[in-house]
Amino acid sequence: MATQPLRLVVVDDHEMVLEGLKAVLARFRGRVRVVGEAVSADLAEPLVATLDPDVVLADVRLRGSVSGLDLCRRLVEAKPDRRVVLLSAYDDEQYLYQALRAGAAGYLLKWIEGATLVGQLESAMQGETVVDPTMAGRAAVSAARLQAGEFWPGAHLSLTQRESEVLGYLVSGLSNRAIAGRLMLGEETVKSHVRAIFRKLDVGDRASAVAFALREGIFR
Amino acid sequence: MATQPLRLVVVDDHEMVLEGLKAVLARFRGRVRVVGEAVSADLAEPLVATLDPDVVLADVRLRGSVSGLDLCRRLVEAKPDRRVVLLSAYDDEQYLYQALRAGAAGYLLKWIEGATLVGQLESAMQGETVVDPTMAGRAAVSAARLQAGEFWPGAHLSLTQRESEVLGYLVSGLSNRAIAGRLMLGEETVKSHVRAIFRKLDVGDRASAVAFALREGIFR
DNA sequence: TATCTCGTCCCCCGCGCGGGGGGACGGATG
DNA sequence: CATCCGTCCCCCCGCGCGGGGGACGAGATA
Repeated sequence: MATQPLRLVVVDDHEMVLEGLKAVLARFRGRVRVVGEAVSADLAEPLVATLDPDVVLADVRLRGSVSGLDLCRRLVEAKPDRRVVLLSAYDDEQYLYQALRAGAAGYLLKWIEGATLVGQLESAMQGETVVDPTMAGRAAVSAARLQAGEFWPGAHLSLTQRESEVLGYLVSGLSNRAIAGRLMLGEETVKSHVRAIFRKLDVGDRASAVAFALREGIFR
Repeated sequence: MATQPLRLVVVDDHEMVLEGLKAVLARFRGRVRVVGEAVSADLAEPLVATLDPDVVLADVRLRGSVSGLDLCRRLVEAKPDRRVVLLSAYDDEQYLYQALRAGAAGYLLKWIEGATLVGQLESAMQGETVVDPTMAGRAAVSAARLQAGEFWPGAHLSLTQRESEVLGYLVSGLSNRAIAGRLMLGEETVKSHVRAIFRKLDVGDRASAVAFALREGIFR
């Protein structure tokens, strides 16, 4: 049963990856057609609005102020049934969940094979939520633990704006007092924020918080 | 003056990037020819040995035990005039210097444009050491500071085996006492190592050390 | 031989950090 | 209305961390 090829818009700030995607997808011409491409979130938004593709495939890390995650949020907000599949270099569970909470229709890894990618995109178009095969197993285990009522740190990732800001300074290696100086706050206030961050990230010290932030790709 | 096209071997574990490179380079068919490709360092080594290309273009981060940096070291060790250009996603100075110390003929960033890439590869073949244009400025500043005799942390990156091990545990967020337990050492010994790490990395606390390690890609 | 680095371990000291408590205010949400 | 949450500030306290010093043996290098 030959249907129309899936209309796809790809978003990536790396020419390399963009070309790579197109080269890989060209091998599946009958099933996928790249109808548009963008190198930044700002360019992607109007493009998606006018082209209205079946699926948007975007890198989670776009240079510039707007990340792929933000782009996903905006696109879904503009059109709730918009299918956005995020492409990432990190096989990290927390990142995956951030993507899904942002309304993504899927989270795939960059070293996915062409045939698998096409299949996942088709599934995403049909309303399925796709997760990279190499991560599906771990995600299932986590879900099982969740249903069993176990504590799950990732669920508490809702850092407030202020807390994210403070976390940024933690990553920079600043002391509480130094952060207070930069933010024009009392040192005790900063300590409150830091404690809140530790609780939400389920860590016990700054070093672990920094490790978490950098691994999740929240900063840098 | 039309010369023979540059014979290139590309090494990257991401199908995406590999295809992207080939697609981009295909636009410069007369100047560059991809004569071989490999998806891992292990496969790349014999390939380079048999094909003996003008230039090897390899990702610094290859999955598996052997990184692109290691691959570079081995290739240069096997043939000292081997031209290996490393491709990285990180515009970090320290990483650049690691690459050059590993004997790389160049360090380019993945978001480089096709035309620039080809030019740089040609320069690398002719014996030049090429650095991504966006990093060249910063590198020059550092070099100037070096000549002025200023202290420079990057030069002291030679962590001993034990220190690297301890740094790994710092990234994991362990306390000095906990590290001592895992390594079967006294706490004071661990503190000595930690102090040495701080000196060499030019940081003042664990959080900054973790940030440094993760940003350099030393761990994870 | 002497010298050096590395790894191990010890002393002292000050202070920043992390954890516990509490409370005030404004805005959103019910 | 009452309730929650984010923001901000304060108290106390213990201990781990960071910085200084030095000692000793093993092994490599000159």
